Amino acid sequence: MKFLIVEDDIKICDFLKKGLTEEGYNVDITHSGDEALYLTGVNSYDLILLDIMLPNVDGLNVCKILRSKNNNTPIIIISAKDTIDDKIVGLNEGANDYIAKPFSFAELLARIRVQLRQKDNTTSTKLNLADLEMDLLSKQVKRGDKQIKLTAKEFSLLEYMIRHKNQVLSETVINEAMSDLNESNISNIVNVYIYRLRNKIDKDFDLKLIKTVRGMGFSINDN
Amino acid sequence: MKFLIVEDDIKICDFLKKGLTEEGYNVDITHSGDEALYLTGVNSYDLILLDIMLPNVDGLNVCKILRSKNNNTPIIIISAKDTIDDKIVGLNEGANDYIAKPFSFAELLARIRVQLRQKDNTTSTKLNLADLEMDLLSKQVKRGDKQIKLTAKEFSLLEYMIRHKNQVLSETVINEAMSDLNESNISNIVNVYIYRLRNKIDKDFDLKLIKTVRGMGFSINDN
DNA sequence: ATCTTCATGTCATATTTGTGTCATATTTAC
DNA sequence: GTAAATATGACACAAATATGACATGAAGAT
Repeated sequence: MKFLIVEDDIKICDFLKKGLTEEGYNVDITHSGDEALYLTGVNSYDLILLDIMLPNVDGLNVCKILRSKNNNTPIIIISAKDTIDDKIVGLNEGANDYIAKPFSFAELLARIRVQLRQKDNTTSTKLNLADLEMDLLSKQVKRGDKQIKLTAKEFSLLEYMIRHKNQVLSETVINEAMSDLNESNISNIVNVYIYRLRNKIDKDFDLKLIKTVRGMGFSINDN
Repeated sequence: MKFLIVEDDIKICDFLKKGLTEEGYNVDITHSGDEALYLTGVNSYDLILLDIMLPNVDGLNVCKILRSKNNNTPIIIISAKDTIDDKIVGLNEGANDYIAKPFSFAELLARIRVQLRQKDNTTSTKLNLADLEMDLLSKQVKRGDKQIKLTAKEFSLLEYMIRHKNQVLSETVINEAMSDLNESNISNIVNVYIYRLRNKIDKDFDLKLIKTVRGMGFSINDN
């Protein structure tokens, strides 16, 4: 596994290099966005850790440019700015995850593993579960031969659930994933969307993918 | 699992309480450092979420005092100040991790899981005892090859017992770990749940994991 | 600009089932 | 043998979840 770290703070670089090397990963380091673009052109990385604050080309731009070149290496953005806005911008530019400074190494590792795992499962732009398939680019969803029309929210709920399949997701977690609002919600919006999604993807099929785990949340799986 | 949240912002308290309760954790809440110190004296918590900015005794002091009393419950500091300095001070006072506002609930959950895991010295999201396995993410429980369906309360009782395996847990302690502060236990609710749990995880097996220690409580172990 | 469509979120109500209580049985310690 | 502790089974209710209908407003069509 070969990683690229793009980060101008030398102390953090050293810290990451040491830690990740100990974990058995192979690490390249650069301090500038320009060089990051050069390196990703000539090497094939399994993951990129990308600081937002960089001299010259900033991190978000690096991200954008890489994606426009159809490079879909997992990117985890590292940022000192810990605002939700920032996170959203980063993810919109095509980053896969986001971690704010100061962060714990254990958490970074956890996030790295998530990315590497996901890459194994999905080399394409499609997500699958049993006979359900969702194309993330064309936004089309099929179950077996049947084409299914989902609204934007339904789609993002389904995508989130499939990316976290087999996990029980609580109402709060789902709500956060769908709306990015950290407000305590007293509505049953999650229930409603689960209901709507079920009507579309489970109703006409024997194998129900969405399971209710009473008192805990919901889960999607093909058991 | 019983958590203490020390936080003066009531909205955040409500939000955390709701989310963590859904995750099967039991939470006590206090808004002041004084009371936090009192509560940690009379209760046994599995984890503390500690805001730094508090009236009277501030969070860092609470942390310091607890550690000086040899209380080594995992502490995650919540702070609006997002500086590395702040983080370092917190960690120096004996905190285990640090999360800056605004944070996402999913990230907080991840950090909580890291802390709970560290106690068991494992990187896994599963708990094991003999041939019993509980997956904390999928909420699935297996004994040998047999899949076992637990309700939310049963699950949280089992999780609590396994995390405190080999200890004799009194009815009062178990009751506190499963329900809220103010409830007095004149009922035999703990007995009932032990009974239900046994029916599901021990009944069909030779090796009984849950032991009754008459006059003292219950214990789970593989002896 | 205006109309139309439909996604979205809210609410009221129906349904399900987990939870706690209680009455009674069984076991254990002395 | 007796009392205390624990186990068991049944039951009612409250909490959790599902459902259908509706108001609103944003996005696209005209």
